[in-house]
Amino acid sequence: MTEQGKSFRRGPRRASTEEEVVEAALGLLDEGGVSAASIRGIAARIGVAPNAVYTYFPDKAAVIKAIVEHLLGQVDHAVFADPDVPWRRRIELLALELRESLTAHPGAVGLMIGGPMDGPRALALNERLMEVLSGAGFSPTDAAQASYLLIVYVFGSIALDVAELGDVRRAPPEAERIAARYAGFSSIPAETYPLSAAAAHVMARYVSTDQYLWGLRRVLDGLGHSPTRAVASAMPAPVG
Amino acid sequence: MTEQGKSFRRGPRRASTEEEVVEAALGLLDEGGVSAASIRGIAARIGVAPNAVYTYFPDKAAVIKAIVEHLLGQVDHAVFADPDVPWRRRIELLALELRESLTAHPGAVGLMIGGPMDGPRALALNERLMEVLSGAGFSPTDAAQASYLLIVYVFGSIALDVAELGDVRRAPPEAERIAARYAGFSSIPAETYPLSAAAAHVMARYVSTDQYLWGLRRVLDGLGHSPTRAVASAMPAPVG
DNA sequence: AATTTGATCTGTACGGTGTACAAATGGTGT
DNA sequence: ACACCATTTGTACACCGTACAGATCAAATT
Repeated sequence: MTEQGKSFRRGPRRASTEEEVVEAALGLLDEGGVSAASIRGIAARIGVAPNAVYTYFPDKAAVIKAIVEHLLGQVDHAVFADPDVPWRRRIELLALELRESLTAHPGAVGLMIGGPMDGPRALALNERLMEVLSGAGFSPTDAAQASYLLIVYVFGSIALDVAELGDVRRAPPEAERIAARYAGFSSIPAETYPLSAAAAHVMARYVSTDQYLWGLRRVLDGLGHSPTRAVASAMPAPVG
Repeated sequence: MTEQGKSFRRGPRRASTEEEVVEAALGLLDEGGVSAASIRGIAARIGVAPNAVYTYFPDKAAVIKAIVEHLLGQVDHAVFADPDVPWRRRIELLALELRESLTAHPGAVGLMIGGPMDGPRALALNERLMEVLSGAGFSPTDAAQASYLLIVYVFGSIALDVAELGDVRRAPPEAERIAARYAGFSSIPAETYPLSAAAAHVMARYVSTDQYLWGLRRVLDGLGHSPTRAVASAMPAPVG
């Protein structure tokens, strides 16, 4: 439109925007995997010369950080902050939404855990988690430790999940993946791995939403919710 | 050295071995980070032409898989299988050893979770975990699910830990890292992130061994150890 | 209005990557 | 002695991230 906002810049109008770069990268990531999300590919998609991308970001690492922030930014904190929902359920909802948002772009997950998640969106996530935990009676110290435990579980689960995909652009339906895993596990030699061979039908479901929620609930069980318990475990035992 | 064993191969003697390739890659990984562990770098280190590496591995992905297997292979299962040690402590010892083995090669951790961990060594790890859990009274189904939860926690923790390092070749001492993190967290705006700002001293210790063990113990708490409990949670609730 | 300034974009280029292909090399079985 | 073939090397291709110099063009200054 004719709006131009406040542009105090000099020189010719920009041919693109930071956001357009990020979205182009995300599109390439989805269509062609990590190898397709190159600076040159991004530039071609937004219609500029490869090195023009360096007008918007200093290097590729900065583009990746922006992608990560972009994805973390589209996590809906509203459903998560509703105080009418029990706190455990709120954490489950956040965990499910994170999993959905991130596994929608499998190629981006590797980038996410490839560098530090210290952007404002990651911090906001930590803050939201601590809000819920504080409201549930956790001490500030325990809320922080529990928050990190939850983050480790959620991102660890998602990372192992998409890692198992290899370089696939899009995750196949869950039932299909589980069936493929089960077929693969049928070749486990029962002599050397008897327990694993017997549990193949469970291991095939490691990548399922059910396993994800099961593990999350065990973590929440371990965290407890009584302030007494939280205080009692505030001081971790020294490593021996 | 004059031994030649049974060599039914034809052609000139191999200039190197698969193991030598893996160790060269690991050395480069430690000295120069992931970018240094290139096919050309490996070839130069073992003294052959770059494409000679393809005699030992079909492509770079296969080299990476071999590195991962090599690292998982040097985890000592003996201390972990000692039945005189309580099962929870045995799992703690395995978790600590895994953390030590893997963070000793920070560059390799990214490779590890970059692809599926379906090699025999990973399977052996799962089998050992299930042995311990079965001995603790877990049902086969619960032992498998619990095993995966523990794997997610351990590898998720380690992944987030080394991710925070960036491209550093070697992890600095723990106290140093925590101090650096604390200094970084001092810039958190208390108006927008009050809880995080107040908990900076705890968040700085996210990367500590204490936090690692604290989280592991909460996970173990959540898993419980009574067969009754295990059976009760064998069927995960449907996702809604 | 003319000119200066500086941000933006492009063309070119460098050193790096993984790896495909053909030719040379050198033990092994016949 | 010969043929076979696994192994190694030289060369080459397409791609990568990105540094550098010059052209372009709108805003700020005069």
